[in-house]
Amino acid sequence: MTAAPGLTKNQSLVFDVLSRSDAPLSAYTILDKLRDHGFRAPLQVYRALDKLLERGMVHRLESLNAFVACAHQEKECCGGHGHGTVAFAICESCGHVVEFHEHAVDHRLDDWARERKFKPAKTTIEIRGLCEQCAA
Amino acid sequence: MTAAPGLTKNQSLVFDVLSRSDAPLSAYTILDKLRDHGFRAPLQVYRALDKLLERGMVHRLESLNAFVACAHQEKECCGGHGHGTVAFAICESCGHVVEFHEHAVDHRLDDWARERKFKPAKTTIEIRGLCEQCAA
DNA sequence: ATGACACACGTTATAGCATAACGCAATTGA
DNA sequence: TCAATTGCGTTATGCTATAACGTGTGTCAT
Ligand SMILES: [Zn+2]
Ligand SMILES: [Zn+2]
Ligand SMILES: [Zn+2]
Ligand SMILES: [Zn+2]
Repeated sequence: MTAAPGLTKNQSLVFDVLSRSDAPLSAYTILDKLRDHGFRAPLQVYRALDKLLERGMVHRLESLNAFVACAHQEKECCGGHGHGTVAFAICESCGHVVEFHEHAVDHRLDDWARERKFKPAKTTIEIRGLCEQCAA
Repeated sequence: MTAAPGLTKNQSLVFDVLSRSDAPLSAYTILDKLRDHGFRAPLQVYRALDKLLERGMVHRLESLNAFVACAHQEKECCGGHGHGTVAFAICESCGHVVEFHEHAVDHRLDDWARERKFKPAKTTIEIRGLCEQCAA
């Protein structure tokens, strides 16, 4: 029970499932895992996910249509959950995901945007490939 | 009629629709635009898209579940359609998409992967926000 | 030619991901 | 107390993508 502050019951349940998983989960997989806890419909999951995403406690992997718990501790370099752009390395064999920051990347993309007067709202960076274990 | 070499009829039709569009299109939108040309089922679109993606003539925007024609001319800096990682700036207001390379970003991500012995297969970089026009 | 193979195509059905719209209950804050 | 907000549960629907089947066509070695 990783009780978290300010979360409703459903939000806690969803966050818990994601925290325990060592691979990204789709909303429907989460739903299945929570049927015993009274979950019956996708919206219960999506509503919880929306709030968790708002708080930065969960990230969405766009290339997978799946979700992961944020891997950061509360007090990470860039301000913990208030972090800026985050990137993911996703193993297509074992499903393992590594979340990381690359300031140089962020800054370069920021520069690109500033030069073109583009106002970034959210940036997605996802590398799919094989992790060290699976690259054999 | 942007006739392209080595493409089947369906592939040409799909590529043409994407080339003419100034915003990304979903597979189902493409389907609707091609009903007059005999398209009846999603698979006709997806099969054509698969081949176009293989050739690098079309890109998939993961955060939008949509597709765009490659913006490069045949002989771009990184080798035209054989290009490496490409990035996109997507305006959430007008839908316009700019495709670009940032070598510094590519290299930094490559370094990250090499340090961790992660073997990248495909990298997604998408910046969502507001273009200069829409940022008003 | 004939057969074997690869590949595109068309169709139907199904699977997987996400939201609209309704109404109710609990909470908060004038 | 009243109104506003937020979360919740349910049903229905919409959007995205693929499975599985069969057909036709071209290539190429036999
Ligand atoms: Zn994070
Ligand atoms: Zn792996
Ligand atoms: Zn391109
Ligand atoms: Zn715009």
